[in-house]
Amino acid sequence: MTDIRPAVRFAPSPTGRLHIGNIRTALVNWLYARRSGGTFLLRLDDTDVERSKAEFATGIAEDLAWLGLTHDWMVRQSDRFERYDGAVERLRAAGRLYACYETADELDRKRKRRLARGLPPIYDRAGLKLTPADHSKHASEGRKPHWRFLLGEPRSIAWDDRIRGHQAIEIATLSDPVLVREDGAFLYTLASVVDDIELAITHVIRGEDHVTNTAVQIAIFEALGAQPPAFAHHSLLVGPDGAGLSKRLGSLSIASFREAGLEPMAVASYAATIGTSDPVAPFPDLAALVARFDLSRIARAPARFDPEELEQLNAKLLHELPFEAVASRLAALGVGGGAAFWLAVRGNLQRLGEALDWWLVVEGPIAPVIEDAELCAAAAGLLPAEPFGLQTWGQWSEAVKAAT
RNA sequence: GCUCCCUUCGUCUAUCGGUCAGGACACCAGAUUUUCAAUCUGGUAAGACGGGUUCGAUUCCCGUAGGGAGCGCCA
Repeated sequence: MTDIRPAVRFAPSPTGRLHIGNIRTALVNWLYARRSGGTFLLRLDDTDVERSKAEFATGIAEDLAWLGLTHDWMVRQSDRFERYDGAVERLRAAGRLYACYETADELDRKRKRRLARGLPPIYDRAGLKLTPADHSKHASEGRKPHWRFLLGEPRSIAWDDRIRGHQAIEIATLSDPVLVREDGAFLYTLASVVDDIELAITHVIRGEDHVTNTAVQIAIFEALGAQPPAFAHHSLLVGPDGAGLSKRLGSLSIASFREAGLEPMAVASYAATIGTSDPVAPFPDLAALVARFDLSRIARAPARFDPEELEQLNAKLLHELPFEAVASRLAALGVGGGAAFWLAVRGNLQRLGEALDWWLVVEGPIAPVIEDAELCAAAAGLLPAEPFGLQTWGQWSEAVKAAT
C-alpha cells in the first residue's frame, strides 16, 4: 500500500461565470487539498464546444484568482480528445458500447410516453435490439449512430459517500448514458471518468446534483478496469425564500460580488462556513479556513444563501481589517491620515481623544465621512448621508468620493 | 410520474434514547462610550405533522406534508 497524496479537482464548464454555488464546490475542493497536503487541479470541462467560450474560461480564472484559490495545474478536456478516443475503443472492444439511431425528437417522444404511463423516463435499450441488417440499412441511408454505454444487468451500485454516508442506486432506475454523440463528440460522463483515472484523482467532491452521475460513472470506472475514487456530494444552496438558486444566478456571480466591493475573504468565509456545523464567521485569510476545514462538518441538508448575511459578514471583516491591509486602497482613493485615520473610520474608535488625534492628522475635507458628525459637519460643512454602517468597500469609497 | 436526499430558535447548526435541547449570527435590553461603530453583560427564540417501538423519544421505524436534487446526443 503506497502512500498516495490526495488529488482533487474543480471542474467547471466554461459556459458561464462562477457563482456562489460553484465557488462553494471550488472552495471545498481547494480546502481539502490544502488541508491534506494534496493537489488541486483546475479542469475546464469544455467538451461541448458549442457552449464553451474562451471569455468564460478567463472569467473563471479571474474569479478563482480574486479569491486566492490557486491551482497546482490545469487541463482542458478539449486538449484530451485522443485520450477519450482510446477509452471509447476499449469500451467498444469490451462490448460495453452500442450504437443507437434515435433522433432527439424520437427520444423526447419516448420519454414523454413513459412519463405519461407513470414510468421513469429511462432509455428502453432499443439500440441493443438492432440487427446487423438494421445497422447496414442505417449506414446505407447515411445515418450516423450515437453510442451508449451498456450499464448491464440490474444491480445496485454503492459507494461510501464522504458526506452523505452509504449510497446505493439501482441500475434499473438509470438510462444507459450516451458517451459519444452522433457528431463524434465525447460527453462529459465519459471524459470526466477518463480524466479522473489518468490524472489520478483520489477524491471527487461535487454537488449533490451529481449523485446519479456517480453511479453511472462508477460503472464506467469499473468497465475501464479502474478503481473508482472516493466520492463526496455536498448539498446545494437555496435562496432566502428556500427555493433553488438556479434561477437568479446572475446577481450571485463572483464577478458581481467583486464589483459590489465585497472583500474576497468575506465571500470565501461565507462560502466555506455556510451549511457546516461551524459558525458563520469572518476569517482573515484562507489559511485560517484551511485550519478549520473538515469534510465531516458539512451538513446534508440544503443551506440557505442570504445576501444580507454575506454583507454583514463583509462589514464585520472590513471593520476588523488592519491598516496594512487597506493602505494601498486608501492611497488609491487619495485619502491621507494613515493608520490613525483608518482605525477611526473603520468603526473601531474607542474614545474622543483618539478621534481628535486622528482629526489633526487627516488632511482635506475627507474628515466628515469618518467621525463625530457634528464636529465634522461644522468643520467642513459636509455631512454624508450615511457616514456609518458602511458594509462594503464599494459603499465606503463612494462615501469618500461624495465627501471630497 | 418515478428515484434519491433533507426537515431542531428568524438564519447556520450541536445532540450518535434519559440534556433546564447547546453554540454562533441576527434581534431586544442594560453597561460603557460626549454620537455611531466596537466591546461587555443579560434576554427573547426551536425539534413540520400523525402514528408506532420503548419505562422513556428531537434521536429508531412507518406514513403525511413541505423543501432540494436527478431522470439530456448539457455539465
